[in-house]
Amino acid sequence: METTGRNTEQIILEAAEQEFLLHGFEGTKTTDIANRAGVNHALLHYYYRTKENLFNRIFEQKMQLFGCALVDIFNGSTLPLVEQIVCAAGKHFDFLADNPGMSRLLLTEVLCKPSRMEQLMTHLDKLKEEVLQPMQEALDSEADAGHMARIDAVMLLMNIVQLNICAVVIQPYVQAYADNFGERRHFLALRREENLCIIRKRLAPDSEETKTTATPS
Amino acid sequence: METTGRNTEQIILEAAEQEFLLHGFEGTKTTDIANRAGVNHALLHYYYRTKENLFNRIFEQKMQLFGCALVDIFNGSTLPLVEQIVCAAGKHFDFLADNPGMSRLLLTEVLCKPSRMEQLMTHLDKLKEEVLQPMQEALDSEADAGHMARIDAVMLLMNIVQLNICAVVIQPYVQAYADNFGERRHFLALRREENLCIIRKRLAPDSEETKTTATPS
DNA sequence: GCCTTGTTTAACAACACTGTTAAATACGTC
DNA sequence: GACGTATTTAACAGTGTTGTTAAACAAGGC
Repeated sequence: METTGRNTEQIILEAAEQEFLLHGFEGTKTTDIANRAGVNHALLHYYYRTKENLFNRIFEQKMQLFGCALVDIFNGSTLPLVEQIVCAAGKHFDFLADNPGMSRLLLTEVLCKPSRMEQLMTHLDKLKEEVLQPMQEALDSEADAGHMARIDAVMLLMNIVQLNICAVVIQPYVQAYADNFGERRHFLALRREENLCIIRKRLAPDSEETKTTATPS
Repeated sequence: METTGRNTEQIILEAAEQEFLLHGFEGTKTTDIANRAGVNHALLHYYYRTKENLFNRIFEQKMQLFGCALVDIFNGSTLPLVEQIVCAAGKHFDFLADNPGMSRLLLTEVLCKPSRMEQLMTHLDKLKEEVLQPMQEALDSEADAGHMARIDAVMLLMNIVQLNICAVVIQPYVQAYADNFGERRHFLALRREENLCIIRKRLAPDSEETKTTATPS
């Protein structure tokens, strides 16, 4: 019975994933997971002793997914810098839109339990070295040449991630509020354009009137 | 004993507010509230029968605060439209920065319990009539005149609220991650400038290259 | 001195959820 | 057919939290 054995272990894990994505850690009950997996609730503890165990596996995986996507997407190509960044922001949006549950889970869990934020931080260390530092240099040299507006790399990344995550997470609510956006895909497509438009315009060289910059001291 | 009576009732309410702001609904225990208020835990139930009662009072008040601030701040002045909007966005930022607990609570509670979102919606109905509709007309006429880029009012408001809320809520985490922003007030000041810069540039008339617009069908 | 109201104490009922356990059952393998 | 592993059943212990209750106490107003 090895085949079925490994199967149900997987089935439980996937059921747990879906429950946690929908209701968060506190909101899901182990019995619900068992029900969704179609197994007895005693079997959960037989495989993964505790609820925490189960959750940590899921959460860890999601954090890794999130962190790696950032690193992968924002790691340079040969395009001009602005286009490179806008393109990356678009890919990032698509990635989040394909994993709305992940965004929700990360956001809510991390906001409710600060300790989880520290956990997430460590997954973003690669980002700091591999993406942020080289990006800052590139940004500065482009700004020096007058090809784009000056901006701090952390602020830029905040802008992109904030806009993208929020868009995906609050989409259902905005659509319930303003009924004139059609179906989900349509709204998300519009929102994607809006976000990229914002980023592109933010990066465009300063005209005379719009000269404002925020950089750390 | 009327004076002291009304006092402790208030004291309990304030203690509850602080606990809820810090830990959310699920995260706070009634005994913690009692402890913070310096009264016996039986007294909570004597005044406000249930935890839900207590929470709803707080939450209702916060939603109202949030909704009214939006309406007040974004209700027109005599400035040119773009300046009017940027100025309002700045005031909105300041309001959130002064009430970081409120932003956190609204965000987390509303994300975890969709029913609360519906509750929040009703508090934003005024906004729809009094702000969004007139704003859309003003935006369109300015865009027609070529004085600013075309934009949907809902998208614009989303942009502002998202950027401002996120900035305030994730500030402690970003500061823990990137250590080069100095103290909280300094970071928030920078972030405020960044947000206003984004909005201003988004609203600036389209130059030739950056021509992208998102409007509902 | 007595009544009312506010407050404390301490114990307890009710409930929901997590995790454990022992015995029974199913099933593939040898 | 015997054995071992996977799985179910069903009951239960433990825990944490909410909400209730009865009795006593404090203190001001009459």
